[in-house]
Amino acid sequence: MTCGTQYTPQLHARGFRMTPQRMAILHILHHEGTHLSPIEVYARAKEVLPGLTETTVYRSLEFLCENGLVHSAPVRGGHLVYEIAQQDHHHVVCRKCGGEIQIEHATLEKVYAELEKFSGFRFIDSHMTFFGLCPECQKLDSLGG
Amino acid sequence: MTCGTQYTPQLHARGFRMTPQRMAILHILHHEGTHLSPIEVYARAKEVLPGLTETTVYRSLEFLCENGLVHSAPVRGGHLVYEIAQQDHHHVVCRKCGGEIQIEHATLEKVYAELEKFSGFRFIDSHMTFFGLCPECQKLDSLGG
DNA sequence: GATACTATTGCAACTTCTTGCAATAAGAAA
DNA sequence: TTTCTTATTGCAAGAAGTTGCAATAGTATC
Repeated sequence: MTCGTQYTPQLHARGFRMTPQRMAILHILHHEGTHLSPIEVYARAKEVLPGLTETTVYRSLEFLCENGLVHSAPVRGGHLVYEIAQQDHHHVVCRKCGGEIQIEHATLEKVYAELEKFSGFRFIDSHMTFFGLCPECQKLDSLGG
Repeated sequence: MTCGTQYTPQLHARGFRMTPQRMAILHILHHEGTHLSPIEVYARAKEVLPGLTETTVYRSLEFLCENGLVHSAPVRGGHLVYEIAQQDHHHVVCRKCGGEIQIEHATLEKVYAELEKFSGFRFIDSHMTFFGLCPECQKLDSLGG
């Protein structure tokens, strides 16, 4: 339960504190590899820190997100899931079966450049979730109707 | 309160029904121009249909969305807002001030083509919300820190 | 190591969103 | 216009997510 420690300097550098709650959440996301819902994070973190509340989990996830240690992504239905911050990437999720693949940001770099040029906005999120129909479900669609 | 009527054929064509509840919701979104949260839709629709429940609003919005009469978009925090379906477009929202602009889908068509080619997915949503920093807030950032 | 400052947590109450099921009503057919 | 089918709604209970505030506990300083 020490892998959260590596994130401490990033928080201290901004004047924030590392706490057992944040450590536990980071630890869980770090080892999970994929994204988890706040409820899932809560369930797992509570095993380590029985006193932990949902409030704290929600607030911590948002906090860690704002500080770049964690990424959030919307899933179908408009809820957020969280994963440990990694190299920029995007998700493409199947509207039908929920299957999911990752797309490296480099693939869409040009698009983003264009978007920034066109809009005047900058630092546009390089961690998006797109919804579509996966190859498998396309087949089923053309068969079944 | 008849502007919802124009949407009736689209539902009938798919074997669904037009109801006062759906009519009211479509009417509200049609005249609003921008997107509304489910709660906002509920508040306004309830004035017209006092018996209306939140359940129905949530379900209707999702239903209208699935049938293409309405578009949903995630806002910061991962909640969904809804607007009447228009020509495909995207939103770019400022992470800081909440300011928002629209981008025509045509602008990003190439990106999408690439995304489909790369992923094998198709019919990828042509109504996305990107988050970034608007020109105004970029200025403030470089001044204030 | 003790003290002080204040970021952070937990509590409690609340709002928003979801689900199953019985009752209702839209629209097709007679 | 009446009857019938079943899509749709409202109810009720519950899950998920939010907010304000007092108590707690990191950490910088002495």
